[in-house]
Amino acid sequence: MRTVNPLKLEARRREILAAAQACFREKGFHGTSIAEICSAAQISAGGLYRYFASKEEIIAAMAEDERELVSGMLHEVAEAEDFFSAIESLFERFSTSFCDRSHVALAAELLAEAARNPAFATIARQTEMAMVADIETMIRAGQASGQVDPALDAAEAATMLLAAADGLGMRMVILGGFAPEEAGKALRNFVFRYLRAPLPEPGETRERTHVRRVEEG
Amino acid sequence: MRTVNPLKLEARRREILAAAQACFREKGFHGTSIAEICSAAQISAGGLYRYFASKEEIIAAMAEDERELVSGMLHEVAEAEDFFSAIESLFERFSTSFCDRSHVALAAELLAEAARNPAFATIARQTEMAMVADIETMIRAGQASGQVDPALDAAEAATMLLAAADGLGMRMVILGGFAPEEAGKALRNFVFRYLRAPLPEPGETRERTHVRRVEEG
Amino acid sequence: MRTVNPLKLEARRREILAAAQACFREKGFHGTSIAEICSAAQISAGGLYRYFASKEEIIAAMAEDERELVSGMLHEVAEAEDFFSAIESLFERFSTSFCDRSHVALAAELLAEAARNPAFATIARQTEMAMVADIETMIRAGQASGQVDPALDAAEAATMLLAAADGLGMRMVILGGFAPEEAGKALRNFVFRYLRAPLPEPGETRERTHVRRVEEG
Amino acid sequence: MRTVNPLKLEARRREILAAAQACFREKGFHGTSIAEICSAAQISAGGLYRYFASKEEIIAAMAEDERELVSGMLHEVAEAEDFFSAIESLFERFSTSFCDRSHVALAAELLAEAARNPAFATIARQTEMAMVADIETMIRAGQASGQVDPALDAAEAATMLLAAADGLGMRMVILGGFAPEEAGKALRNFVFRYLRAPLPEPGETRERTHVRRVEEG
DNA sequence: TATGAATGAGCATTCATTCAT
DNA sequence: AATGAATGAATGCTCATTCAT
Repeated sequence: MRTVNPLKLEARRREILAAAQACFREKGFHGTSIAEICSAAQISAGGLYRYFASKEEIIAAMAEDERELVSGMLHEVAEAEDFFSAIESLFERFSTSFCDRSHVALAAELLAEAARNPAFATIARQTEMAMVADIETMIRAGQASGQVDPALDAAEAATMLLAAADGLGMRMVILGGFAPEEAGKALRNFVFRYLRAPLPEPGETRERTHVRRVEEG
Repeated sequence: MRTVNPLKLEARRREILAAAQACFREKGFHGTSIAEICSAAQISAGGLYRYFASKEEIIAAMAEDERELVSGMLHEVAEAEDFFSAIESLFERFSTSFCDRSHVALAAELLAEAARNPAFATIARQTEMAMVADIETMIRAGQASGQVDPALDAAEAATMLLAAADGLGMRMVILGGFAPEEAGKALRNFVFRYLRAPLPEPGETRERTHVRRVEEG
Repeated sequence: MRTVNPLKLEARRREILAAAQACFREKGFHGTSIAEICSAAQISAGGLYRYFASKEEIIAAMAEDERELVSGMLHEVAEAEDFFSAIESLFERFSTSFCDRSHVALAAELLAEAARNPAFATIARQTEMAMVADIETMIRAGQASGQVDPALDAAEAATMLLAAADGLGMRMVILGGFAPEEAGKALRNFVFRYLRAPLPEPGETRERTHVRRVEEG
Repeated sequence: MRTVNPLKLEARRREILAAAQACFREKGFHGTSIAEICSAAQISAGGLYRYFASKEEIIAAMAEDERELVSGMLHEVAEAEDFFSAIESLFERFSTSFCDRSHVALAAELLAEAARNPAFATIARQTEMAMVADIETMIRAGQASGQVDPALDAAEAATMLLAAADGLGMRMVILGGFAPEEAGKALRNFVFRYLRAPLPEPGETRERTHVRRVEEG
C-alpha cells in the first residue's frame, strides 16, 4: 500500500504554482488556459484539479505565495538596525524586482481582480496589512532616531509610501519610456521629502540627524 | 430619407458607450458579454457592430472618453489663478469622483489591460501625459509664487503626485475599510509635505508663503 | 411625376451585376458579402434589393450573363464557313479567356453550386445545351467536308470536347505549374486525334481532306 | 488509465471524418455547420476540436482521405498486367463510383475551394500528380505493347484523360438527364480514338494489335 | 492515483435581409 | 425611389471542468 506523502504532494503543488505563475506572467490570467498550465506543469487536467479546485484557486494561491514572498522580504528589511539602511535596502529591492514588466502586469491584474472578487480582495488586504505593519515599524524607528518627522502618523505614512511605490511602478511599465533609475530616484526623492523632519526653528539647537537632503531635479 | 444624420449616429454611439460603461463597471471587461451590452443599450448584436468593430474597440472608446473627461477636468482645474485653490479643487474632485468603487475597479482593469495590450497602453499613455502636463503647470505656478519648493523637478513631481493618488485610490477600494475622507487627508498631507518649500534657514527673512502646515495624525 | 425609365433600370442592373462579378471573381461567392457588392456598385443595401431578390438571384443573373456571352461567342465561331478555321478560332478563345484564374475559379464555383441548387443547375444545363448545339453544328460541318470522322456521334463528340476543355482549364488553374500554351497544345492535340477521320483502307482512293496530323510529343 | 490508445484515437477520428463526409455530401461544405457534424458523429463541439483544429482541417483531411482512396485504387488498376484490362477496369470503376451525384458534387466543391485556398490546392495537386503518374504508367505499357500510339506524350495524355473524365463526370451530374452508361460509352469512345495507334500505311505489314474499334453513335 | 477524452454552455462576430423614413 | 440603420439567427470556436477508466 502506498502511503500518501504530504511532502511530495506539497512539492508538486508548488511546481504547478510555479508553472502557472510563469504562464500568467506571460499572458495574463484571462489569456492563460488551464490547458496551458497543464502543459507547463507537465500534468493532466484531471491531475491539476486534485491540487486546486478551480482556476480561481490557482490564481489565489499564487497571489498568496507572492504575498508571503514580499512580506518576508519586507519583514527582513524592516528588521535592519538602522532606519536609513532599511530604506536604502527597500529602494534597491524596488528597483530590482519591481522593474520587471511581467511582475507589474501581474500585480495590476491581481488588483483589478481584487476589485471585483472578494476572495482576492482578502488576500490583497492581508498582504497590504502585513506590508504596512512592517513599514510602519521602520518609520517609527526613524521617528525614534529623529530621522523622520515625529508629527507623521506612521501608519498613514506607510500606506502612502506603498501607494506611491505602486503607482510609480505601474507608470514605469505602462508609460514605457521611463527608466527604472529615474523611477527609483523619483521615489527616493519623494520619500525623503515626505518623511523628513522639519528644520529646527531658529533658536532651537537640535542635532541635524534628519534625513539628509537629496540633490533634486 | 436621404440625409445621413451624423448627430444621431454620434448620439447612439454615446448611448451604447454609456451602456457598455455601466456593464463594465458592474462586471468588468471580461465579465461582460456583448449580449449584455446589447441588452443594456437596447440594440441588436448586429446593430452594435455598426458602431464598433469589436469588443476591444468599445473598451478603447470608453477609455478614451474617460481620458477626455479627466483631462478636461484637470485642465479646468489647472487654469485656476492660484496654486492653492487649484490643489484644493483637485482634492475635492479626487474625493468626489475617485471614491467610486466601480470607477477605481475600471481604472485598475484598464491598467491591467494596458500592461498587455499596446492599443490600451497608448491610450493610457496619452491620458497620463495630458494629466502630467496640467499638473506640471500647476506646480510651476506654485513654484513661481513661492508656495512650492523651486528645487523640485515639476514634471517628476507631477508624475509622483498622480502615482500617489492612483495608488491611494486603489488601496481605498481594495482595502475597503478605508474612508474617502481619510484617503483625502492622507493625500493632502502627502502633497503639502512633498511640495513644501523648505523653511528659511536661520537668518533668512523670507515671507512664509509656502504651503501651510496641515494638522497631522 | 417621374416616369419609370426601364432602360435606366436595366443599365443600373447591369452595373450592379458587373460589380458583383468583380467581387465574386476576387473572393468567390461565399467570400463576398452583399455589403461588398453594394460598396462596389455604389448602391445601398436596400437599393440593391430592388434589382435582385436575393444574393442567389445575383449569382444566377451573373451566371446567365456569362452564359449569353459564351454562347454568343460560340455561336459566332460556329458560323465560320470552314470547320478548320472555326476550331482554330475556338482554340484561340480558349487560350485567351479561359486562362484567367478568376474565370476558372468562378466556373468551378458555379459548377459546385449547380450540383446542389436546381436553379443554378438549370442555368448550367441551358448553357451547356446551347454550347453543345453550336459545337455539334461545327462537327457536322466537319463531317460533311470529310475533315471529321463521319462515324462519330456529333452530339456526343461535342459534349466530350467541352468536357475535355473544362477539365483541362481547371487543371491548368489548380495545378498551377502548367502554362496556357501547353494546355492549348494538349487540347488541340486531343481534338485532332479524337475527331480525325480514319486513314483510308488500303486500296481506297479517297482524298486526304481529313484533319491534318499535328506534331505530337 | 495510463496508456494512450492511438488506435482508438485514430478510429474516432475516422468516425468523425465519415460523419463529416456524409454531411458534406448531402449539404456541401458551406451548408454544413460544425454542429451538424457533431450531431452526426455523436460528439460535442469541444470534443470534435480535439481531433481537428478547424472546419477547414476537417475538409482537408477528408480530401486527403479521398485522395488516398482514389490513388490506391488507381495504383491497383495500373498494375494490371495488360493495358487493355487495366483500361477496362478503369472504366468500370468510373461508372461505379464516379456516377454518384454526391461524389461529383463534393469533387466540384473541392475544386472550387482549391481555386481559392492554397491548402486545398496543394492536396488537389498531389492527388492529381499521383493519378497522372499511374495513368502515365498504364499508357506507357500500352505504347510498349503497340496498343497506344507511341507518338503520344504519355504524361500529357494521362492529364488529358483525367480532364476528360472529370469534365464528363460533372456534366453527367449537372446535366442530370445523362445516364452513367452513356457517359461511360462516350468516355471509352474518346479514350480509344485518342490513344489509338495509327493504321499502318498501305504497304506496311504490321499486325493489327491496336485498340479495337468500338461501335459508335 | 492519474489520465485525457469528453462536455456543452458560452463567446464574439457575421451577414442576408427588412423597413421606417 | 432610395437610403442605411437595424435585425437576430446562425456560425465557428474556446475552455473550465468532469469522470470513466
